[in-house]
Amino acid sequence: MRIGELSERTGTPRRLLRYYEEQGLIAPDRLPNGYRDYDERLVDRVRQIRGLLDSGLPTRLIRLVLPCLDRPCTIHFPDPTPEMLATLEHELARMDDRISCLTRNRDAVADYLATVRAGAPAPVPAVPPPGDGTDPEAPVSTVSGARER
Amino acid sequence: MRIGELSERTGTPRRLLRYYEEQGLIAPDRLPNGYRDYDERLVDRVRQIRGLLDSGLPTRLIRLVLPCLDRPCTIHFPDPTPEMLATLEHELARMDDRISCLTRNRDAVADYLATVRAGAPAPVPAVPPPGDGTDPEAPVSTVSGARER
DNA sequence: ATTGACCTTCACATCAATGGCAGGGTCTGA
DNA sequence: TCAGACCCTGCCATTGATGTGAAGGTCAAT
Repeated sequence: MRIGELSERTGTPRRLLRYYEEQGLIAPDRLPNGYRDYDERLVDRVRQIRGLLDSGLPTRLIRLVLPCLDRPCTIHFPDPTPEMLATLEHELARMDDRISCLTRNRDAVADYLATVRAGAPAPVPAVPPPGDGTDPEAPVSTVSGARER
Repeated sequence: MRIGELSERTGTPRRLLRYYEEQGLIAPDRLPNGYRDYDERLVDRVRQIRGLLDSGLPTRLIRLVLPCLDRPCTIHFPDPTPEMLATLEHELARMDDRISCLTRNRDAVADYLATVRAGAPAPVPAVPPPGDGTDPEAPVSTVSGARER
């Protein structure tokens, strides 16, 4: 298929499809006239790329990770250098961090929504203690995440 | 504590601590001399912010979500407008998308690493079929994710 | 042969998250 | 009082992911 169809089927601007190609994430064939010719399975591939981008992975890492994701034949690219394996290992850990960070916060938001929907909608104290508007006690947050990128 | 200490304890450049403040994610007090004065619990808060940023949430959404995350008193900000609740609901769904996308891909990478480490490290065909270097059969990817931001 | 819908490349603009620096105040200790 | 370490407020640069438009080629249908 050509770029227009892929764009529609994935909801991705053509511009970005070309950009992903430029970044080495996809490599469409070319028709005799120079038009890009996208294989059917690139539909999923593009969705995958966008999901990962949306989850905070830069194209650089996606490029690294993609070769591991072609499911049926996992042995896909030939000689993973030790450095590459180490990097993958490392990125795997970071993905775990991301997942747990997101999960914790997702749960917190879900709890919040549940509470609001269920109970009386925010029992505002009828008579606020006069004087200061300061919040006396300190709620403690418990979520964290790593960095480095 | 002042900005330098917070910076060291969270591994965050001072520049960014000021940026997060500018974005409405944190609101430190000011000492009489104008120096920023950070509360102890902002340490966790900053780590949380960075985790979320690293997971792909823009500051705009973090700002939206943060008020729901102060655990002990979940009823924290008074009148969640219906629009705000709807937005939260929506973002909750997107967080779920992100989580499942990340999880699928994490698993795939983990599988890959396991396979490589376990079996013979990539049985490269001794005599590659002469002529083309083209990969005949097509592996199919199965992961996807949504978009919109 | 011309129109319109598609495609090409190239280039510049934008936005969010960051890095960096300049010019200047504050405080502590020698 | 001077140095050094810290803080302040701008402001401009960069990077990655995108938007957008110009100038032009291809192709199917009229």
